[in-house]
Amino acid sequence: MTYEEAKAKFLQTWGTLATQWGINRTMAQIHALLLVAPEPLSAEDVMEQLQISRGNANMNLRELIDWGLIFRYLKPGERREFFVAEKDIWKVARQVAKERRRREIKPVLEVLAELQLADADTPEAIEFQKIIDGISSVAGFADSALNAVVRAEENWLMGQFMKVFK
Amino acid sequence: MTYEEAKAKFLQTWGTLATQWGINRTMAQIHALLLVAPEPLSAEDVMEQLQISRGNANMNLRELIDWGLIFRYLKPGERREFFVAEKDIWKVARQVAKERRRREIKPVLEVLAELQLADADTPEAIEFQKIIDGISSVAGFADSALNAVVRAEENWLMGQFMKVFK
DNA sequence: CTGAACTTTCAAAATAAATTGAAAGATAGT
DNA sequence: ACTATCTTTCAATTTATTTTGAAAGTTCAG
Repeated sequence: MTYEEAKAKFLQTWGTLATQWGINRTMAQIHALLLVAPEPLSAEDVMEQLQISRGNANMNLRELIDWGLIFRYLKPGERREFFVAEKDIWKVARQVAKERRRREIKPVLEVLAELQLADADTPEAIEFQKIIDGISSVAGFADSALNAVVRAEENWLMGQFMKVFK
Repeated sequence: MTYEEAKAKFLQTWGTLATQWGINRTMAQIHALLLVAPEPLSAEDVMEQLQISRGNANMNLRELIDWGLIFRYLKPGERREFFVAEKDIWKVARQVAKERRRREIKPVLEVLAELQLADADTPEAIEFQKIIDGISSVAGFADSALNAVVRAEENWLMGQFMKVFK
């Protein structure tokens, strides 16, 4: 496989996978493109290489910045802005863990806490409470685990996991 | 909050959350419904309670069975089939980990292995290889972690995590 | 201040995903 | 074998998401 073929396959595969995870295909492809780009790319570059419109490129670049996965980069003497991706994949993983925790786990925990206030006075209500309690403990666990990933140094994390999960 | 209100909110919230995770809203709602149902439900019950069509109910019930999250249940003397959800939420979590590993991580690892065969003879190709290597190590880590969850007993898992990730 | 270069917005269009419901397919009792 | 009951399929429809592109907005050099 040549480099060109491999790159094309990577962009394609990453985009497809993303959709399974509830992530927009184009956003994933832009991220992949910037990940493997040796130089910062302009919006124009991204539009051209992925054959997408200006609006689409702009929207998804902004979204990636929101996620903390790419950064604006100003070339001296250039008017337009360029973009670079965080290349340290462990940092990327930690950033994703951090954002998913903030955006997804936190709201779940809040709703679960509300639901635990319901009166448990009938058999159905008691059954319901048991399920909510169970979900709460799993969600709390997920929150701790993600938080650990967020806080971890790469080597520490790998080391701990290898110890426990060999 | 009454039990009815809490249940309605749970079904609604679960369905909404699911879409963020690339899971179909109705599938999540059916799962939630069966989770909190004290008795096995028929397809008819599900259609009625969630106000969905027969085809939709059938399709998503089958999908949930594929995921190993619910089971067919035959009432003695009854012609039609009923459905029950696995109520042990830690088992559910392990089952989800198992399926996501099989369906999502495995294929990623395969593609990455292919991409690592590409020649790294130009500066771009070398950059590309570094990124692919990084992704491979993170993916391998994710695979190990999920596998650990799959194999773990609830108490063991909690214990280990509390030790490491307090 | 003006205009060129670039970025952002957003309503409309295109695409993708989920849902319906009627028809076809099973299955079991008689 | 017939029929009533229940399940599955799938083409058509509906709904949700993504993408486009032209217009508006911004910024900066001159």
